[in-house]
Amino acid sequence: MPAGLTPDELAQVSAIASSTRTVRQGTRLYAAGDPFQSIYAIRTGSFKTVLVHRDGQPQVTNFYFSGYTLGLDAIGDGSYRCDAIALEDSVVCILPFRELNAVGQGSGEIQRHLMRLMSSEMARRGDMQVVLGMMSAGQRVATFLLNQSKWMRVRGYSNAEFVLRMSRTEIASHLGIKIETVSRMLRKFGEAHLIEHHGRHIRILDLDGLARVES
Amino acid sequence: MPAGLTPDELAQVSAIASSTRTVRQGTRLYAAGDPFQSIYAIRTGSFKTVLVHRDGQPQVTNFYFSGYTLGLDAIGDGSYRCDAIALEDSVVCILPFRELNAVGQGSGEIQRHLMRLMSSEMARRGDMQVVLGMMSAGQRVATFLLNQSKWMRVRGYSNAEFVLRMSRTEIASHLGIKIETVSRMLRKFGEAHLIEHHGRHIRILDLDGLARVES
DNA sequence: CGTTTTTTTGAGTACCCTCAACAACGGTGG
DNA sequence: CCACCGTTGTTGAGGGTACTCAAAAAAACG
Repeated sequence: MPAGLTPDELAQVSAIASSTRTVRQGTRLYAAGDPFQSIYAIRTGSFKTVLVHRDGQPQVTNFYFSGYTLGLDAIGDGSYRCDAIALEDSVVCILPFRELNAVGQGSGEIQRHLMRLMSSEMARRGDMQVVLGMMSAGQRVATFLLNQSKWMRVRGYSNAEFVLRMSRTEIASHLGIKIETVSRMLRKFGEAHLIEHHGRHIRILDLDGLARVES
Repeated sequence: MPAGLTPDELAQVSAIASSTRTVRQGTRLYAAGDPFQSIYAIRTGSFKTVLVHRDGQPQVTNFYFSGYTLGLDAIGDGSYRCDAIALEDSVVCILPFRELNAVGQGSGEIQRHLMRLMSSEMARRGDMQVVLGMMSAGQRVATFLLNQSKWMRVRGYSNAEFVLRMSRTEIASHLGIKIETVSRMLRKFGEAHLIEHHGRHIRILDLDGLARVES
């Protein structure tokens, strides 16, 4: 919860964010249908959110890294809409929504910050619609790599070399393609000298080239 | 802006929602990049939101009918992220965000309602991710028809017979498939006696059958 | 009624999926 | 330390779904 808050407001938020929770790799922070009580700010680690379709097949709707906030889409329903599962051992701040609202009552800035969070989450999903709606498999994988690269840079790491936190299966599900296709596209990018990869280890050789991928 | 507000709060919201705007078919309520000032509640009519990809191809991200609220995803950026275009002659209530926030300051309920709106919009986009990520063309079209049917019922019309407000091109773009495929799927559903269709006029014969469409 | 746009239909093709087998990795226990 | 095994990831061959291209039919418009 950074950005634009007065020290006083920050203190108020910190006060209710006092409790944290550790989530081991592969375990759930919350499950679809659980009653909504808190939103969670990721302090360390990363998560995926999974929506289970009626036929039982799960779809990875998003990935979240430290700094991001989970559970915002539950406000409307009163219950979480998807499972949130840790990709690695992670720690989250628990922000009880009731208390957050009480504090926000006195401070327009806190409320506005919450809305900004929700709004940018909406925007992210809108962008994902474009990826899933009009991009080829190659473009989807390229976009995914570029996003990863950007996130790494934002978090202070190299944007050219990093280790993916998620499996091929999770990547494929998120991009709406099959795991074999992810594999093939990575190989193709390797042959085109756009990247080098070794399992989950990725080195980007040509950022611009990736952005120009056609199919 | 219905639901759960006290008469006093409702009066406050109504006060700032005094001005309306008429948007003719095919014209824009707002454009991507416009500075964010207001959100808009649809009083009558319907809209599509369009996100233009870097290569110039537009993607229809969503359809909105009366009762829905437009522009919520602009709060984060400070500018609208997509074009909102009227599918028919429409009227919207203008809700200046600054004033809405000022009023909301005194009323937690108004703030919470705004958040519920944003949250359910997020949820809708999440559902769309599932449609685009793991459904066949047939399932996408079936899902689209069922959604239309549901919206019609909510608005008090027949859920079995209605006229689509959008073109095949817009449907196809929204579903991430090609216009010819939409056409073919509708014909297929007709041959299977799930629907009857005549241009934009749709009659659903077998709701359960549509829900069971596999490919 | 002619013109333009939208929708439908058909034939051929490309991309991605399916199925299957193999290789690489990581943990466990002998 | 290495053999063993389950999991995860890679590679290949073949097939199916949806796309592309093209043209006709239908609808919308002035």
